[in-house]
Amino acid sequence: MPERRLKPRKVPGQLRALETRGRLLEAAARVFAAHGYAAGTTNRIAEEAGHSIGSLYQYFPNKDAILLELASAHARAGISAIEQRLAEGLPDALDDRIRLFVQAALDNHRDDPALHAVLFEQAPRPPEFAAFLRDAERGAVETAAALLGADPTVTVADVPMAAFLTVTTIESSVHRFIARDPSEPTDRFENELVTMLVRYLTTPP
Amino acid sequence: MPERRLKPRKVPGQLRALETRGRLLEAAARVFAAHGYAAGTTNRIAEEAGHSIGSLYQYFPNKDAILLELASAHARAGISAIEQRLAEGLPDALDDRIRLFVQAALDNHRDDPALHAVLFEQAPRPPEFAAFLRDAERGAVETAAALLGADPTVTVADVPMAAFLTVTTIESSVHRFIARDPSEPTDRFENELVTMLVRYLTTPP
DNA sequence: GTCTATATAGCGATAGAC
DNA sequence: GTCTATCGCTATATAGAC
Repeated sequence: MPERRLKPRKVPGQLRALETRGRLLEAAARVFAAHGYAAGTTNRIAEEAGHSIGSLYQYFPNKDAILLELASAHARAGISAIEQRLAEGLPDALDDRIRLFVQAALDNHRDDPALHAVLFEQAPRPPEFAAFLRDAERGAVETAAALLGADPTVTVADVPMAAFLTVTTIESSVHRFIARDPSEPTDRFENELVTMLVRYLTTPP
Repeated sequence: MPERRLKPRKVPGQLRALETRGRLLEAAARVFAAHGYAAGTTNRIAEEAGHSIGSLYQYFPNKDAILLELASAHARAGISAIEQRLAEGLPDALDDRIRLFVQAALDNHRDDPALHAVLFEQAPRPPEFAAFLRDAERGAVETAAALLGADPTVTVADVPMAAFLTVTTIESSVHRFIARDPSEPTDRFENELVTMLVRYLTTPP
């Protein structure tokens, strides 16, 4: 394993530098998606970006830093997409709410499944990124628990566990469905998943 | 990437050889679980097994072959555990059936979560192993579809999709729950998961 | 700021003695 | 059947010219 530094050796302050950095990140996304983590070498990334390996190491201290930046950007995009929908106003009915979250998850995954697979399955997970994901999930589960607890149509006995199950079932079943065949239409899947969760949450005991 | 051969250069026919091979596999399981796939080097595996690197390559053509053997052994153990339970007789009530499958999944994952994570998430997936997993899942979904279709208490509209969702939800939510904290008791989780699936499958439309 | 050229190192895998 | 020693390769990362 390579030596790790935590900070880029230079913080880019100029326009051209930012563009170079951006091109390197975009190239890294393509290369990781196409070749996987191990075969996505820094030389390939630099070449794909039309830059030299030396320039790459001007902007990123090591290979994992590139991966970390891609992964957290992706996670943040998903989170902010949901926050934006929430800010636009939450539907009143539970099934509409559930469908909204399911669609958000589908959107987030449909984007670039190959890259997603590399980022969240294949690649080594540096501790800081693992912590970031854990916190993000904890936040989602807490939000879900609050929503479920306040909803009079929700009949489930164990609300915290139901919140956990709801959040992780959406995330992981969407993940699996997309991973299996990204080109398959999602509407049947979406309907069944929403039905499952709504029945679970609202069936009288 | 290393050159790949598909057959071990020697099929072990003697007791000592089988023991050596077994020790190497056990060591590989420990090393992969502790260090991950990339850092779980063949040298480390050999060292952990108390053998030399040369002996390792007497029994396995390359590193991926070791991983493949561990993974398929694990998958087969899970499958045969379920088949055994089925052979002992399937409960009549749907909720008992669901609980049986959920418990089987929990047992299969509780075993060695760290190794499981490496095998099924981190490691590169050789095509033959990917095909094996796909077939195993397809079989499980078909079995589930047959069971659901024949059950008069099942009310769900889209049986094939419901079968897919049932199988993958059990598999992936159990996987996630265990991965998060292997030491946490599973009974609350088990109850909620069973409740979710039973309500989904049996609620009148 | 970007390049070329290269060092450093660790990997998988092999050869051949015992 | 097991070992030691080592090859050949490719990776990350660095140095220094421009």
